[in-house]
Amino acid sequence: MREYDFLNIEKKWQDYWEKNNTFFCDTHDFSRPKYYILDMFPYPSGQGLHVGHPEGYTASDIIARMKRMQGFNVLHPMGWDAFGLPAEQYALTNNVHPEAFTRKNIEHFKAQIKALGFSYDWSKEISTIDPSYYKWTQWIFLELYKHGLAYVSNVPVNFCPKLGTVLANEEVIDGKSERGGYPVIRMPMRQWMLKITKYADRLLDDLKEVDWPKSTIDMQTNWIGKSLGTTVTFKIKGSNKTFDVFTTRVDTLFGCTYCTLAPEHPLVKELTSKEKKQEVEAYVKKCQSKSDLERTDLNKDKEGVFIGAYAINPINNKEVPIYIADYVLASYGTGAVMAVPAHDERDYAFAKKHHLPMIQVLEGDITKEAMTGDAKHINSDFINGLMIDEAKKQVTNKLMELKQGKLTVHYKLRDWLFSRQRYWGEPIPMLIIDEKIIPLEIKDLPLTLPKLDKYAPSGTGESPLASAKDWLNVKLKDGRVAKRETNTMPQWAGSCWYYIRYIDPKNEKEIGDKKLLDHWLPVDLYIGGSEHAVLHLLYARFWHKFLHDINVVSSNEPFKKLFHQGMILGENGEKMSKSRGNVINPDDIIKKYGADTLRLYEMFMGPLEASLPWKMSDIEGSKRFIERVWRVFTSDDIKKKWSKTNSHELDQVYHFTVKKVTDDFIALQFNTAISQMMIFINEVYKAKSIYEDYMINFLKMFSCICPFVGEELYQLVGNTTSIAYSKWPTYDPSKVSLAEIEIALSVNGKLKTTIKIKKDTSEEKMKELALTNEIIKKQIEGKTIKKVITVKNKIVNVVAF
RNA sequence: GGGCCUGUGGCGAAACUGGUAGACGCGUUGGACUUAGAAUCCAAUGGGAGACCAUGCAGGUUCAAGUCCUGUCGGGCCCACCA
Repeated sequence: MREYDFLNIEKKWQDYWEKNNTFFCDTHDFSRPKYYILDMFPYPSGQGLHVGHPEGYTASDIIARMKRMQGFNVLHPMGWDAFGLPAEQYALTNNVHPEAFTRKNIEHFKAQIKALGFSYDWSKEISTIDPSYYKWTQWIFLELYKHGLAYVSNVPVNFCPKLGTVLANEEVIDGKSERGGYPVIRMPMRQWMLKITKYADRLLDDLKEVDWPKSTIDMQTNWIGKSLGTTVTFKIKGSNKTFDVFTTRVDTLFGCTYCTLAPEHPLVKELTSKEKKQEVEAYVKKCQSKSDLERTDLNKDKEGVFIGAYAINPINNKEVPIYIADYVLASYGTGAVMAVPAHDERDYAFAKKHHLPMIQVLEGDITKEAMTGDAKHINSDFINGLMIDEAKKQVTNKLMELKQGKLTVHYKLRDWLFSRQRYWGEPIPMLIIDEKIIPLEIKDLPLTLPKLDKYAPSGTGESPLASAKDWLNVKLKDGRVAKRETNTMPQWAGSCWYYIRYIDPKNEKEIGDKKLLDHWLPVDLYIGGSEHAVLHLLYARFWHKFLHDINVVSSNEPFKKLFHQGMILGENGEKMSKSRGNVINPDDIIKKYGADTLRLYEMFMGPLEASLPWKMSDIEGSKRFIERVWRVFTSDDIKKKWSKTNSHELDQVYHFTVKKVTDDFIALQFNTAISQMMIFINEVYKAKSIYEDYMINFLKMFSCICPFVGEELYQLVGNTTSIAYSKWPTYDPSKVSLAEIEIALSVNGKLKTTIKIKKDTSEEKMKELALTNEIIKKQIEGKTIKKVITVKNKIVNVVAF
């Protein structure tokens, strides 16, 4: 008997796969059905792989291997999301080039990933920092510009002084930067924006056609934040100016007692009266200096000032005072609201603080808080007595007649702030002369990053690229000198379309051969963490839809099915982190137990989507199972029992195992698939005779999870080719269950005993067997039988009192 | 405050459209093999002496509830002055 020498076995097969290019995918081969299975490519950090990476990667690898055995042409690629802040910050502190650091990390990641036995086709490898790759990222940007979807704007942005760059709304969490958790302030700056809002409706509607986790669909829906309402136009007393407000509760218009504008509202300056000027300016200034954190934190206290002007409520021509307050957001709706304190919590709080009048227009109690529910309207002229829905319609109709209102749709989604004042990103391929923008032409791409002496952001909001004088100034044909755009693209740019490039990674003429892209897209299964539920997954969908519109791709959505693996927690049940000292390094595990054990363990821990704690004693159990399988193939005692003919002893458990494993793999329920494989092996140990074909078919399924052992044992039984392209086993449905089954007999719903009967025994017969059963007879003695319920192959329940 | 998810042995967890709760694994205990141990193999393992009691808690629907409904208490994630 041979020892299970995993270190040598794993090295041997890693070399074999590499040498034989075993997992090469010929994307031009359309003769077999395609299957495109994708992992979220990693950011190659300095720490290397952590144990979370192999979880999702093993899951996708199992599916890739199964699909290959089932005859699919499987595209299973890997690459590197290599631009990003951490490399740049490391480069700053250690005074090296971020590229050198990143390349080194990529090599490390690649070696680690190969050691784990994933069946990636490395000929498709891409890296977002390669000029041959980002040439096309820049090309997409030029196309966006050409189609009016990329524009420059001087907008109030989220500026993070510590990082020295602006951040997208999506990257700001509780007024702090998503990366690093540094404070963010708002300030106006010249920035590139992408018009994602133009795609808001499609991004929302098409969520219906994808097979994604509900939570992710909910999050995106929420992020896009579509709301239907009415825009109401208020005239201003003593002026020919008007302003619009957006409301979802136009039915409460008769209860409007004042209006509130955001401090940044464009009319504020103009409308403010002389007497109020000083007070208003002071307030506006105060709001500007507040960070996002302070602004959202202040929700207990509703500050604001009267600007000395009055608006006219269009529904009843009443004059109402105009206030400014920063609880009204300039960025949402029209930046102005009609205040109905009796029926809106925020207006209620503001009115109480500033002693403003309230008019109740719906029945209910408003003495302690605003009444926001549905009720009959009062004090509301022609809508008195109506409920909300009908009242809304009537008021909107009336406003439309007056030409002072219309139905409107609003979104929370805002345009995507696309520039960063950093070095380590894709240069934006634009020239600027006299404030005019000149896009580069495709022949000038890729526009590569210049080498710099210093990568540090200036801190003033200017990109480090501004110091690359040779690179910066470009002489035009007419002799004038233009300057290059010095902002770079955000980290998300490269990851927005990488799944497209894998299909045709070396194409120098175009982003990808249309025929190939049409064949391979959309991605059939995409596995990655839920932390990308809005950011990456929303941006990628936006670009995909744009690429669809310019006829680069034909599919509507990039990722047909999406799955989020859970997080692997430390042994103490907390998130793994250096500071908590509970980090598990996969290299150590591979050294001690082998990659197969690590793969098996991570799949057996529990449901793939769950966050589960690591447990060292459990990993021993996984190794034990591999050794149990190993022994069936190598132990002299057990090999004696092997037979070339089928004694049918293992028929039922074998066929059921094939069915269960096949079904569970497709459903990504690897923990229960593994349980079933364990049951099979337990039966094999008990069996007197072991049918060889069953063991080899078992091995094929097992090899998806533990490919190194799989290959080794497959070779050991005499095969000379890789198990990766063997044929997936099938099962006989008539053999998946036993001929004799156990059913439950219960009285009044309580289990009393079980009996063995033939499978598919008629319900009448079951009833008869139950009523003649001694235990049941005793239980119902002296009682009247009310009812007998039978469920075939399951249960008989006697109802008796 | 809103949305989504979640609560089952000592532990990780199973349980299909309501139909024998706790599969499988870890741990623990016992046995076999060994000079002895490790490893391995076999067996037992929710609680209770028992009828019975058990899926966070309290109700409800049903012949039957971990599963469906209502309420309630924990835990997690996301959004959050969104008009």
